[in-house]
Amino acid sequence: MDNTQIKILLVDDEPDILEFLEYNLKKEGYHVLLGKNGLEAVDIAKKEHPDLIILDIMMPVMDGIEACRIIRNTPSLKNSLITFLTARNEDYSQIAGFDVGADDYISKPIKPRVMMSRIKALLRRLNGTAAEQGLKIGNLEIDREKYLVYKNGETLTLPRKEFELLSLLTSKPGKVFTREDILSRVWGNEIIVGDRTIDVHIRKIREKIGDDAIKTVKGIGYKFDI
Amino acid sequence: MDNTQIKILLVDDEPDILEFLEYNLKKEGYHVLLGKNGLEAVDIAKKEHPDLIILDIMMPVMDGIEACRIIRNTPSLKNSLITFLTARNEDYSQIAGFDVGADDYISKPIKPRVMMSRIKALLRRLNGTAAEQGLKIGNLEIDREKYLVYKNGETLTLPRKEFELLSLLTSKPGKVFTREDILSRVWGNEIIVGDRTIDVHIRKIREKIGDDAIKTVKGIGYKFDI
DNA sequence: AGCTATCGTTAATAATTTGGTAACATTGAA
DNA sequence: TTCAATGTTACCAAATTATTAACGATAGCT
Repeated sequence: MDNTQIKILLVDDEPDILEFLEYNLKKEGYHVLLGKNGLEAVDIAKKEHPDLIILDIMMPVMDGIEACRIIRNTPSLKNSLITFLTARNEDYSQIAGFDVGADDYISKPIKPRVMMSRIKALLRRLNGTAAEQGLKIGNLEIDREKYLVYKNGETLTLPRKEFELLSLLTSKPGKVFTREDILSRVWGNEIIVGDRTIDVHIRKIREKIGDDAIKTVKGIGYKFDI
Repeated sequence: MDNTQIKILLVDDEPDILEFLEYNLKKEGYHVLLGKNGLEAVDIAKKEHPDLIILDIMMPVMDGIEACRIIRNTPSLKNSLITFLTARNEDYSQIAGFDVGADDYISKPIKPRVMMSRIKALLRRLNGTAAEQGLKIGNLEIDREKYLVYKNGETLTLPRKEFELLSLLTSKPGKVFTREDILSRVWGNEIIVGDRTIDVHIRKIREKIGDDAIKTVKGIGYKFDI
């Protein structure tokens, strides 16, 4: 419902990376908690029950792998997702990481957009237990990994904002998303754009997938409905 | 008068912010109480038992964190929700805040519409999920999420005011809502409309869902009854 | 790096829906 | 019966959304 209710615990010993990631996550409206080693990660996680924990692997005091193992063995944290930060070719770490129950990896060097889309994809698991990849609604199929939309087999490539917006609306067909919902989840809390911007994007999406799919609920927002 | 009215205690030492928030909250029909530091917050809270307490963190005499701790340790106030007002990057405060039992955060600078939607989301916790999801009364079903009304399977879309009004009446079937109740909950306190406006809306709703569902209680108001 | 196509945003304006009111009719309780 | 309260209708104003075009930003390419 609201991005700001999603808690992300960010753990890295390098202040620069921490600050960089924190900035990007907050820009999207997430509630960010910070830790600088595995021990802190475990402590904060137990108190705060974050939705997602982003763990660097190489850290002093307690490394990410060990922290992950502990977190995975803490029943109250069984709903937290864990993703590792890892330098590019650390294959051994990757194997060890999945072994202790990580849900995903983000490779350094980190590109903010890639990271955000990975994180969003991960967080969607929290809500929709249903079809994760290749979600089908009506004659549409949405592939979040490939950033593609199929309409009766025809392949459409929507620009990023349009895709994110359509993706949001289709994530819960029938549900009305208010303009605030849309702004905070597609644009992020910090970014301020005019109200007409949403309309224009809706218009462009309708142009591509057909007019009927997205319904206007005047005074409230939009919904995707078959 | 309106015993269902929601009380919000607003605490900040900056008169400008106080006034700004008070204006926006009252416009929505909330009953607003004001305090200018943590000590006042605790005093007023104990007397008034507000539904929601909005606390600034940095305040003279007693800060918000301490006030929150005291309120959370006061059994008679266990049903009050607490949300902090916080400047953007005050991470330490945020962690400390959740620690003492805050329910949410609102970040400065405050955008009225975002704030209202957060507050409404919070207040929904009070009533549980009751009024939120597909509530069924008689042959009617009201889906707030989809903004739809089903009548024997037939799907109706009501404009916003009609939907809100019907939604209010059905939230407590049998209860008579006075015209005042209706005005303050559907229109908000600031907005002044003529006497016939409610009637006209009732008329439009009756036209759609049938004449029998909403009963007039002459001299008092309206009630929804099966 | 420079060039080019695409994307995101806004402004301006049109189209649409919703909300509110006036004016008059009807109802029902004292 | 009487008359204040409510019902009804049609109409206008206000709010909201749709559409188009233009422009700067950005990303991808050579």
